[in-house]
Amino acid sequence: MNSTGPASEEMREKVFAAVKELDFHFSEVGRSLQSSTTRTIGCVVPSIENPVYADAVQGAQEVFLDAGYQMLLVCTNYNAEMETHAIRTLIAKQVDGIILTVGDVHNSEGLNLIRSRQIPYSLMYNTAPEGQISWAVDDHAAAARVADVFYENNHIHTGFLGLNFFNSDRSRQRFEGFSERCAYRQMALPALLEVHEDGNDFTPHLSTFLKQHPKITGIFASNDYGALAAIRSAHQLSIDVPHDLSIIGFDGIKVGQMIEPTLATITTTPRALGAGASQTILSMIDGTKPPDLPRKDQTVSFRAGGSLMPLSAESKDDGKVTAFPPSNDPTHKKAKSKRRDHNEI
Amino acid sequence: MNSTGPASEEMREKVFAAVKELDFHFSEVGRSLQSSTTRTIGCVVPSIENPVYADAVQGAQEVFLDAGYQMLLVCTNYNAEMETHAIRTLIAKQVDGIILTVGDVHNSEGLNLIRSRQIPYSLMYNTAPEGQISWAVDDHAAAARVADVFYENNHIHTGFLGLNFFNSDRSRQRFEGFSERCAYRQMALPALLEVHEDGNDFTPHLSTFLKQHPKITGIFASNDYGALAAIRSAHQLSIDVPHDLSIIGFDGIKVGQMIEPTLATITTTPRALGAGASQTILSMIDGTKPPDLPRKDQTVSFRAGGSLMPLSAESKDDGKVTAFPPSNDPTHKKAKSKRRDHNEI
DNA sequence: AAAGTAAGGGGAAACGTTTCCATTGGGAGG
DNA sequence: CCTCCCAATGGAAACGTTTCCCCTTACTTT
Repeated sequence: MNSTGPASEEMREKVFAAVKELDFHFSEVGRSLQSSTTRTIGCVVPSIENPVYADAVQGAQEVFLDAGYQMLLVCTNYNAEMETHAIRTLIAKQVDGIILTVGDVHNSEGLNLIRSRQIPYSLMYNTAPEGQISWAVDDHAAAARVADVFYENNHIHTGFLGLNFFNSDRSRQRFEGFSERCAYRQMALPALLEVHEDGNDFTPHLSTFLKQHPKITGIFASNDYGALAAIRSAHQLSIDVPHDLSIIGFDGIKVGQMIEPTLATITTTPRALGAGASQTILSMIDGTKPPDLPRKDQTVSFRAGGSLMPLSAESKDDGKVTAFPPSNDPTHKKAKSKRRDHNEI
Repeated sequence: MNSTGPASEEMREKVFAAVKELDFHFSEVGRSLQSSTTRTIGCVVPSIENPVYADAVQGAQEVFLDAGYQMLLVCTNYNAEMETHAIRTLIAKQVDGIILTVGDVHNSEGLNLIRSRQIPYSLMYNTAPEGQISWAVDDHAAAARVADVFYENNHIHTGFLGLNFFNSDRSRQRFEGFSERCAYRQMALPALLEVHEDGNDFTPHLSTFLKQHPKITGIFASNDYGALAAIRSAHQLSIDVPHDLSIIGFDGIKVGQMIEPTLATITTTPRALGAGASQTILSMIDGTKPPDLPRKDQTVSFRAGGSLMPLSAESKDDGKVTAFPPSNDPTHKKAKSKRRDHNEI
């Protein structure tokens, strides 16, 4: 049946007739036992409700499927215990490789198991420690790019909206990269607004924050949902985006281009990261040369959008934020006054 | 090791010492071969880039994981050939059950394979033919509910925005349900606007559509992305949502509540559907009583939002759509006139 | 003291593959 | 006519489990 060794035509026909009659199919389980290979890859991510991971998983899945592998998916819900248990089971099922995003790269029991068993693996979205392979977004560089964009548009007093700042090293890295580049550009250091959930009561936080930091003309949100929430809250506070306040997000979710104003954001390439991580694993399995990791600054790019508006150059020169309209747009002054009114209440 | 049969304490210790020294773990492959059970479930969906499926998959995954099963995920990209191939492979891997959304329930080669092999399965999101189990949204009833909502808010001239109308029986069912209830309510029959992709050039389509049907005050979009696109295009055409045009979506994606205006929509419960389908399969496997399918009208509910605004009753009475503002909101007249201007261009 | 019983332990078989080796029969070459 | 070789075929072993059965030993009962 599998064309191993010689067989007469007559015998071949007899065999295939029987195959047809019995509706016989090879069992992958028996095959796996014999060959100690399962043609199965494990995939561990926090959650596919986050479209960033969903896209990465789908990108990975396509590559694996093309290569004849199937993918066992486990979502850990950001739970370390679940992560360990999932990885243990994947190993017991003898997956040929594992593609994963862990909660803490430096202290992951599951990751240690994988490494001690020498199973091919590739990290995704975790910034790789020495000697480990990871397909990750360069949060630091991307955030620096945002600082550059603000600078180029004459926003020098900025804020950073950090979601899950303490649970996510990614969020922290973005703040760091942003702050450092602001310092380098001799802009004001960004004010930090932490939000612990993406709840509905964000508006008062934003209001307080803007009162405390009245000079702020631009906010960088650590992800697009945060940016959308900021736009909405600003709207509720009668602060016009982008005339009174520019907002830049992070991730590049699809919906960012479907709203008004469109969202200026850092776009990432989750599909490409997932696909790249998969190819790395495939090449580890068959011993071919792995694809090069993308240059760190290639994992992200800035996408302009209506939520960012340039300020006039003079606002940068004197260091004060008086954000005059760059054009003869009559709506601007009005909106501006609203913002001031609001702040003086 | 697995506490089968009697063993002395001494022997037990010796065994577990050896286990520890050798770092021995049972192989699930060997176990599967012996028991002809794999503790693995197959999951076939079109794409997890669609958050509706992503949520359903994650809901399913959690139930399976709790029960000690893992999940092989395949995304078919709406490709029938891929669907068949995926199912074939899943069967060869001897999954214990399959949870799936197929392209065409009445003509799915993969589904036939599953049924002929008597593998436990449950459909998701496909409206089930006679005798088959499916956890699906009742598109028809939900769409009827939208018609009711429009009626209650005195919108009697409506439009239906259908995305992928010809590739998706779900979209067609929504149109049907909506139309029938409109007829029952003695409202005008909805005008149909088909869009084949969610491209960027939707605005001219909407413009033409509204010119052809100037009486329309409410649009029902076959999914939330379509609704968002409609809101955006309306904005570009200086048509104010909701003052000039009310919009209702379908799906209840998270972002619908994060934008301004918030999106009135039909919310569905993808997680619950996924979880329910999983439990059905689990109960088929261990022979327990399966959970009841939800009553059809329980799979969906209407969520109010800022994109829907009631009209005054008189607009219903005379059958003409002159959509006066229900309040003393000064913005309304202005926006209204814009709409008229636009239509007269 | 002999027989029966229970516990502890060892070994075989089967699940479905693949790889490798042995057997058979026929044809070619010496 | 004998030997050798090759094609065709059949069969064994191994992969790692679980289930079942048998053997040994010691202890209890008659």
